[in-house]
Amino acid sequence: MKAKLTAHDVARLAHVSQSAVSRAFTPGASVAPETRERIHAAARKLGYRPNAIARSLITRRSRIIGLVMGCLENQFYPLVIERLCQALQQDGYHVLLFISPTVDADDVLADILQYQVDGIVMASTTLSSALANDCTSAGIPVVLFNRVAQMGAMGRYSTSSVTSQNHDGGRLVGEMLVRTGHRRIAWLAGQENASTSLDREAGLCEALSAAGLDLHARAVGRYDFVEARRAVLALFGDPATRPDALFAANDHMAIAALETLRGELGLQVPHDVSVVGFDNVPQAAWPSFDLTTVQQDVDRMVDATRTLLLEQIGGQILARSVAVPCVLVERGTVRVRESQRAAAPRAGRRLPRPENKRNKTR
Amino acid sequence: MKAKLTAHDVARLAHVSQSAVSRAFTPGASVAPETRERIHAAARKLGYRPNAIARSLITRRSRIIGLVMGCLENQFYPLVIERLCQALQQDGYHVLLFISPTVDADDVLADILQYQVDGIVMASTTLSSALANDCTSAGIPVVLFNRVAQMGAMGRYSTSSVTSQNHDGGRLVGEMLVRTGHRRIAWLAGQENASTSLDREAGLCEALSAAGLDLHARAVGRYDFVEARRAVLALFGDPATRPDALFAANDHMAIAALETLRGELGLQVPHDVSVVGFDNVPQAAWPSFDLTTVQQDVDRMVDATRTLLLEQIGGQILARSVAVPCVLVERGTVRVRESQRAAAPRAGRRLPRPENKRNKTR
DNA sequence: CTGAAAGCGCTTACAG
DNA sequence: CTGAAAGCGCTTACAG
Repeated sequence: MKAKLTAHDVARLAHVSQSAVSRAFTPGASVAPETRERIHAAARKLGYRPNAIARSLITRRSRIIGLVMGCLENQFYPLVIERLCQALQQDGYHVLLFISPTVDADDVLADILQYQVDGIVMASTTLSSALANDCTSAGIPVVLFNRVAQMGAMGRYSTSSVTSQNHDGGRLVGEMLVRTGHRRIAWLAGQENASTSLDREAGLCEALSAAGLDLHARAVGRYDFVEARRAVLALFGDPATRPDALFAANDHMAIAALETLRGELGLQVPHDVSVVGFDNVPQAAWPSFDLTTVQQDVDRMVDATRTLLLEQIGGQILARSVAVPCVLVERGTVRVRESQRAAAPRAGRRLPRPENKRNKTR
Repeated sequence: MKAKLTAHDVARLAHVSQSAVSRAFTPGASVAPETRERIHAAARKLGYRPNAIARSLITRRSRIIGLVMGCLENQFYPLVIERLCQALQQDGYHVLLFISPTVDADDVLADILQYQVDGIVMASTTLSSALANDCTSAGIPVVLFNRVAQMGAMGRYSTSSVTSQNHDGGRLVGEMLVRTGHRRIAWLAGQENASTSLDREAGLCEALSAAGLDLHARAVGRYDFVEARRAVLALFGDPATRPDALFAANDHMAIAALETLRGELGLQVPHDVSVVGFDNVPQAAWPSFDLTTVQQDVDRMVDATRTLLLEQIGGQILARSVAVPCVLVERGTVRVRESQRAAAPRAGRRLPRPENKRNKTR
């Protein structure tokens, strides 16, 4: 349990000043190559490593990014953590991880701020406009990951965000479901106030409108497995009004839906009902699910986050929102409904004909 | 972008010295209650929060724990991160997360050490005995989570660890498989040198021996989904030697096995073959898998880790290994093989009779 | 290229 | 209970 080594110890051994030791460990500092080498040799011999805490104090850069996360049950987030950590590690940053039990992460944030983080990324959580302003005025960039700032009391306040083009993603799914002959399309929402859920739903509805359709049904699963199950049971309780397609706001809920439809309601997917998710988590590709979904490009999202963070660290904080394109991944949970096309139209239902295409009913 | 607030700013406003401000934010420090209140009021007014970095420098306690993780694809680890983070947050610690691309985390560790972490937990990764010694001599407790120290050149070196009672878990499964009439039991190993895999296998073999059985077959999946699939294809390639039960070293591989057996080999689980995993990840309970498995008690493991860490921070580093009990969770992937019991014994295979019970053949 | 010195924002004996 | 002062381990102008 030897006393902590400092630059002075190394200086003594290498017969230089403590300043020289510091320079030897500062890239780009002015030191003679041979001096640097001698110092490194001495450091190696002693097992010395510069104290990042002391360095942070004086440089006012901790090279730490605070990452605030909600629950990790949804497989999408472990993926995000992994990629984001690795990307930031490569830039010489490190990640201080906070798990926020609630969606509102204000209390947790106060904690982070004490650690003089250089930036904050919030995934699946939001912060109050008050705290967001505190960060901005403290010069700490905040980027919301997979979520867009909520409306505050003073309108949509300015926090950077990185998302997919959720509206497009929703529309893509809507168009595909219409094209494959679905007519009773249900939406399984995430959190009611989450921009991801809202935007995807809006995209879906736009596609339906374009085809002269309305949303057939709607339920809320709050991005939770158990809630999603409950919502599905409600949605499919009455055989008479049963949807022919279910679009869930994320894969986590889509998988819950698959389990419920097959395991509890005895329905066949996609024979009786098509199911689509959003995210493309690893499980979506498993044979048991083989889930048609929209892929969020995690790598590009992480990259955008990195860029946003780095360009604002030490610079001016300008809120920017980046929306990354997403693509439809067609797998086995959607079936072309030929029968629907051939079937006689029921009363009150109009088949989509070319002349109806732009006949928005809502 | 106002200049950083310091204790001096608060001191000025509250008409006290900077030392007093420091004391007002130090629990247990000697300050008059009304002084403390005045200082807090001033701090609140200015939006001041003590700088944790500066505090760390002088107290030599960062209240940061380094958490080193391998890949997060296995659902068990997100669970661990979540629980561990929350537990440590409650103790006033924070988690600096490192994702180690390789199983050997030496390079990553050097980084952590610069941040003066108060302790390190390594999950699904190990460190060299050299680095372990560095940590010990630097007074930084290290605990291996879900892994036990490997043999080093100098024998089993001393690093604390928290695991389940893996040997017992393996034995429990072995006994259950024997009891339910399985005779051709295959083992799907994780990483060959991982103590988890080794211990679980040893427990399994002990139970088999006690019943006069040998391991029927064995393959290595390296705790990886794709590798596990490959291993299962090899194990079940020849119908003549097909196992009647497969015990995978973790759920992640057990699920890969289920997918492969059903999706690619057209086998019915548990009709044709029983499958058992280890961990009890959330997916194991999903109807699609309904996997019989051994539950690792994450809460108790996290708690033991916390305790180990806290008792050694600032104290003497005494390597301790904690093994938490685990329980068998019986679900739907194991079937009682009545037919086997009634069947005529094949040449070379001896039925387990009472008189053979202790007849260990290996 | 190198060293002496100031200082980052705190905590903590030490006096009073 | 309170303040002045030293110091945690570094970085970085400033001279030389």
